[in-house]
Amino acid sequence: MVLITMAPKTKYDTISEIAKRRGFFWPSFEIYGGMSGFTTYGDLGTKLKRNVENLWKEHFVRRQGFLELEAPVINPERVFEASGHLENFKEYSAECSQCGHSFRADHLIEDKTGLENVEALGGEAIKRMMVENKIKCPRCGGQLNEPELFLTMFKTEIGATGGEVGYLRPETAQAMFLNYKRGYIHNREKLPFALVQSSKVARNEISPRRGMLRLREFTIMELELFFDPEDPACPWYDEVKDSVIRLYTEEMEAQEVKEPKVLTIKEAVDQGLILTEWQGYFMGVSQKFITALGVPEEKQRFRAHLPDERAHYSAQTYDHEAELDTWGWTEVSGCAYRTNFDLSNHMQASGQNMEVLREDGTRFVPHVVEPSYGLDRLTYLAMENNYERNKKRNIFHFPRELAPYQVAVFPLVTKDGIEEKAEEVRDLLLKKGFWVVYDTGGSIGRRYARVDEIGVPLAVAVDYSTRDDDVLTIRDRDSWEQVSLKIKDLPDALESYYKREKDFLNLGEKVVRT
RNA sequence: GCGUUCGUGGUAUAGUGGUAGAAUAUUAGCCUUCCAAGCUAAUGACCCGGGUUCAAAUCCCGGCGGACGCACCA
Repeated sequence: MVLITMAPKTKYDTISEIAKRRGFFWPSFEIYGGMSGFTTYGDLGTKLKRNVENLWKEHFVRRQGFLELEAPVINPERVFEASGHLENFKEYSAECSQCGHSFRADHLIEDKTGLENVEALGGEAIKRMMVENKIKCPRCGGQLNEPELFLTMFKTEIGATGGEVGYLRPETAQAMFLNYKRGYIHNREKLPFALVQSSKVARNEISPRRGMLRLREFTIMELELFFDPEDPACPWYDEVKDSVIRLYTEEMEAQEVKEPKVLTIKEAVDQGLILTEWQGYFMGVSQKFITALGVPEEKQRFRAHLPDERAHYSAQTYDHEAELDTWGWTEVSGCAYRTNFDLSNHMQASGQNMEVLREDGTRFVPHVVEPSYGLDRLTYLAMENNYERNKKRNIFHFPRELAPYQVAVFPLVTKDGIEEKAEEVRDLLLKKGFWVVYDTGGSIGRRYARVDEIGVPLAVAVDYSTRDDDVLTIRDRDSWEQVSLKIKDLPDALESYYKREKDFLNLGEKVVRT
């Protein structure tokens, strides 16, 4: 008997089917066979992603008065020499000639010899030590091929002929460090302040996987907060210090503790589990932000990086993780304490002074705390967490800030002057600046279903009483309730709804259909 | 990158060594006073390259892409 096992359909399969069909996102370069690690956003995805970005800026930029920045994707080699990326963004991989498994050459040498940080010795030393120590495949004992270098930054040339070597940036943070002095001046030479950038980066991943979760080109939202280590207080700390978080510390990670510590941010900072108040602040804001995307708190946690997992610049990093239906706990953000590593390196490499003068006359290089978000996976996270299959239809219950379109306008029927009236309503809303879907095709029920599937929160129906008395109805995506109001009151009603000054049932008179 | 597996209209699929069938969606018309109703018609597909064969979407090889496992994810 042959047992045929079909891979079960995952939530990711469902979401990506809708995404392709309705135009949220799909694989890039499809007509030429595709290329993994790249994704293309359609109309709905572009708008959704933009709204996620704006919501992030509401949480992390606007209220604090932090400064935005937009810098080049292509950077000259010197930047990454100074940042340590050229040294750290590569690895030597040795493949077994018998079983085909590949291993990190430097780790094999470390295991055999007990040496540490073999990677830093360079490629030639690694190749030599592989031979000298007669290192075999740890899996099958077979002969290992000579280690190959993988540089996971994209390399290019600046200038037409024999130009300078350039790299596509793998993070945006370096731009904040390069432009730190200008930011400092623009902030009227006061600390603390932050430089924020939301834009594209590229990493030449060896094998990108999992749809939107690991891309070769993606949008990153990063914030570099500069502060005086002797004056480490965060002025907004009180807003988050009592927030309860689920925490896995470095020690718990090392001991593989299963259950998280559940405690307030203040407790975690006071106990030294989180090194700085600023990290605590950003972790608290982070939890509010991810919750605002529609992810419940019990599906969020913070997990410390172990030293060997940590980036070369980091003294402490907490990942903010969210639980996905298909892939389990997934990093959505990293909050790293970068100390003065980057500014010091750039100061040394460029010869530019990055120091700040204290009132008492002492000088210091500011320390940095960096929360960093992958916007593409947040966009997917928002889709997965707001998706529902109900009454044989797909619904995205996007929070109103995220919805790609804000309101749909439907004529109940396309005769008796109803359609003309509906066009008037549509034009009014467009004039007032709303993102409007207008649809006349099929039954009204089908049109409700169509906009449910793209997460439009409100739908306006124009019927005979609209034609005769200017009274229309708004239907709520989530409850299917309806309220009625006059056309002239519609723009203000929608505006207060989208500012969260009013909830749906306060927009008009509740309609009861018998 | 290695291993397993898969690749048919926009989407999700059926199927056979003799170029494909239904669904859904879309478009047009009819109908229609609130949750994917109905009727009529139309549009639309075998991932790419090579091989075997009288004949390949089907078999074989390679590539590309996806999923899963290993490795990797600074």
